[in-house]
Amino acid sequence: MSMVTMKDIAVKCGVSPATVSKALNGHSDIGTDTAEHIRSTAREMGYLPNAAARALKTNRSLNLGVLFADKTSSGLAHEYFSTVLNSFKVEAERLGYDITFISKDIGNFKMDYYEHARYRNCDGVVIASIDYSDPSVLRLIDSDIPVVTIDHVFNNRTAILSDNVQSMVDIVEYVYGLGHRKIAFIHGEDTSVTRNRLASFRKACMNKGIDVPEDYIKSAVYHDPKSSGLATRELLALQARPTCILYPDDFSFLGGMSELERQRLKVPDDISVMGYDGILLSQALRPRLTTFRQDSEGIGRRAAAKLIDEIENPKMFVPTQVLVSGSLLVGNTVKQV
Amino acid sequence: MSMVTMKDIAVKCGVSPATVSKALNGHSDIGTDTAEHIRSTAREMGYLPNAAARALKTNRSLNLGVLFADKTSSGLAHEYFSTVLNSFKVEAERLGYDITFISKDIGNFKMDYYEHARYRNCDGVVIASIDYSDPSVLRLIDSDIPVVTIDHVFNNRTAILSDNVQSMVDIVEYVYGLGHRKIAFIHGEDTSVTRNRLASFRKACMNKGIDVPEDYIKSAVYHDPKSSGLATRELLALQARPTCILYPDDFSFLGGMSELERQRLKVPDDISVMGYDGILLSQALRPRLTTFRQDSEGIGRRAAAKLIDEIENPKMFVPTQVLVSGSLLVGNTVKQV
DNA sequence: TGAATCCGCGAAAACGATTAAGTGAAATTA
DNA sequence: TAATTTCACTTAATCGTTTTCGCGGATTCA
Repeated sequence: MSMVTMKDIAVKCGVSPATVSKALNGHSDIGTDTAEHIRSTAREMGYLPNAAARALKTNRSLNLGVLFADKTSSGLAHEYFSTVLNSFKVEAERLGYDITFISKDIGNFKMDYYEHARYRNCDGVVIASIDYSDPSVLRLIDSDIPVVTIDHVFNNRTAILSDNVQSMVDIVEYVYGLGHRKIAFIHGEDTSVTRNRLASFRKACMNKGIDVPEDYIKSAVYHDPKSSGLATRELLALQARPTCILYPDDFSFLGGMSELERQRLKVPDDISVMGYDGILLSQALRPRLTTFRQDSEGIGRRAAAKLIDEIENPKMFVPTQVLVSGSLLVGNTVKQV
Repeated sequence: MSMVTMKDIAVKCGVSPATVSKALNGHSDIGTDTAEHIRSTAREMGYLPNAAARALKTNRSLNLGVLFADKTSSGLAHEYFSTVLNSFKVEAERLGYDITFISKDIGNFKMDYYEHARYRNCDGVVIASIDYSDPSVLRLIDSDIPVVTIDHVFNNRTAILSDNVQSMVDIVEYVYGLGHRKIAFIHGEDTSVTRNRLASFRKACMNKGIDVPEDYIKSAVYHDPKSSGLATRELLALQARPTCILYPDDFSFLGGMSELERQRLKVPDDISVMGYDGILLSQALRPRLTTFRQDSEGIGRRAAAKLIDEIENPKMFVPTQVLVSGSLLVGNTVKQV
C-alpha cells in the first residue's frame, strides 16, 4: 500500500538514494549499466515519483493554474471556454504539465488568486473569461508568476486573442458581398474584445462606403438570449430597418431569432442574421446558422504552448500577442438581397 | 520574492517553528495571546502555507482529481459535463479542496490514471464521462483511493446518478397524457445509463398498456446530430409511423429536427419530439424544446460532498448510490393528439 | 613514473512543514 | 509540604527528493 520510494530502490540495488535520483532523471554521471539496472528495478517495484517532495525541493510543480470565471454564470458552461480549456489541458499534458483550478477563498482560507497560485506552487497561470478589472486579477498580472491571458491584453503579459479585427472585416465583407448595405450590430458588454470588434466593424463598413447610423449599434449581454431579443426588437422598430443583423455570439443570435419568429419574420427571407462563435450546434439547427467560427481549440493550445515556453525559457521571454484567426461558417441565415 | 516560511515567523516572534505551526493550525496547546500574536505577524508578513511541504509531511494534499473523458470528443465541451464539473469545483472549493485533472501519460511519462492520482497525491478522485471498461479506470476503481463515479455504478464505490428510471417514467407519462400511443425511442451507445433508460422506457410503456414494437427502438450515438438524423429517417420510413419520438440528448434531438425539416414535417403539428438534458439553449430556440432537464449542478455538488465525506470520515464509508432527479422542461415540441 | 584528468558514485544538507515526546514551571491536589 | 497534574512551549525526527561537493580509482598525458 505505502509507496515505494527512491530509498527502497537504492537498498534493493545496493546504491545510494542520490544515485537512484540521478539515474531516474537521466543525469550523465551515472554508469549506463547501473542506470539501466536502477531504471528497470524501479519499474518492477512500481515506483512513482512523489510530486510533493519534488515540488518542495525544486520549487517547480509541473502544474499550471487556470483562472476561469468565478461568477455563478460559470464561464465553464459556455462552449467557447470549455473548448479553450480542453485544448489547453491537452497541450499542457502533452508537454508534461498538470492543471489545477485557481480560485479565491479555498475553504475557510481567504486568499486571492495570486496567493492561491503561490500556495499551490503553480509554475504558471492562464487567465480567461474573467473580470479583468478585479484587483485580485491585477495582483496576479503584476506578480512574478508567468501568466498568459486569453482575449485580453496587458502590456507586460503574453496574450492569446482571436483575431476579432479580421473577423469583423470578414463578416462585413461577406454580407456586403451579398448586397447588404443596412447592417446592424449588436455587441456585448464593454470589454476590450467588444471594443475591438465594434471599432473594426465601423472601420470595415467605412471602407466599404457604408454608413452606419448610431441606432444600428445596440448593446446586449453576452450569451443572453433575452437581452439580444430586446435589442433585436429595438432594431425592428426603427423606421429604416436593417436588412442584416450581426450578433455578438451564437446564444444571442438564437435569442434574436426567437424574437424574429415572434414577429413572424422569416430568416433569411425577411431578414438576414449572423452569429459569432460557431458553436457545435450551429450546423445541426435549421436553418443552419451563418456564424464566425472562433478557433477556440487553437487558442487553448497556443496559450499552453506560450505559457510553458515562458516557464522553461524565462530569459527569452518577451510579452507577445498571438492572434488566432477563425473562419466564416456559412449557413442559411444570410441571403442575397 | 522568496516566500516567507514558518521559520521566519518563528524568528520574528521569538518562538520555535513548532509553535508557529500549532498556532496557525489552531492546536490547543498554545497560549491564546501567543497564538494571536503569531497569527497577526503571519498576516503582516504575508505568510502562505506551502502546499507541497504540507502534502509531503501529512500525506494529504487537499486536492481532488477529476477524470473527464480523455477522448478527442472532449466530454468537457458538452454542457452537461462542464456544468457538472463546475458545480463539483464550486462545492469542493467551499470545502477546502482544489481540483486537478487526471490523465494518462503526462509528458513523456507513461502512467495510468491510478498512478497519476498517486503521483499528485490526490485525496480522492471523481470519474465522469469516460469509458468505464478501460482497464486503467478499473485499476483506479479497485484501488484504495476514495472515488466517486458519476452516472455509473460499481459495487464498491459511491455513485451519483441522475434518476434515469424516474425520468423515463415522467417522460412517458407526459407524452401519454397528451394522447401519444405510438412512441419511438432513440437511445445512445450501450452503457449502463442507456440500458437503464431503455428498460425504464419499456416498463413505463407497459404500465400504460402501450405496445412498443421493436422497430420503434433505434440506436444512435450520443451528441451526434447526424447519427440521430439517420435513426429518425428510419423511423419515418416505417409503415406505422410513430407520433412521438424521444431522443437521448438535446444534440441528437436537434439532429432529428433537421431531418424532419428536410422531410418537410412540421414540429409539433406533424410529429411530436422530445429531448433530454435541458441544455441552456433549449428555451432560446423556436420552437422551444420539450426536454428533460438533468440536475447537472446538483450532481456535481453531491459528488464533491460525498467524495470529501468519504475522505474525511473513512471509517463511516459505505458505498452509496445517490439518485438526483431532474424535471420536465415543457416547450413546444410535443402536441396533444 | 609522476601529475593531471575523468568517471562513477556517495555523504549530507537542504526544501517547509508536522508531530511525538519531552521539559520546566506553575497550579492543583492530597 | 510533597506529589501530581496542567500548561505552554521546544527538540528533533521525519516526509521523499534533489543537488553540491568530494572522493577514490582508473585513465590519460607529459
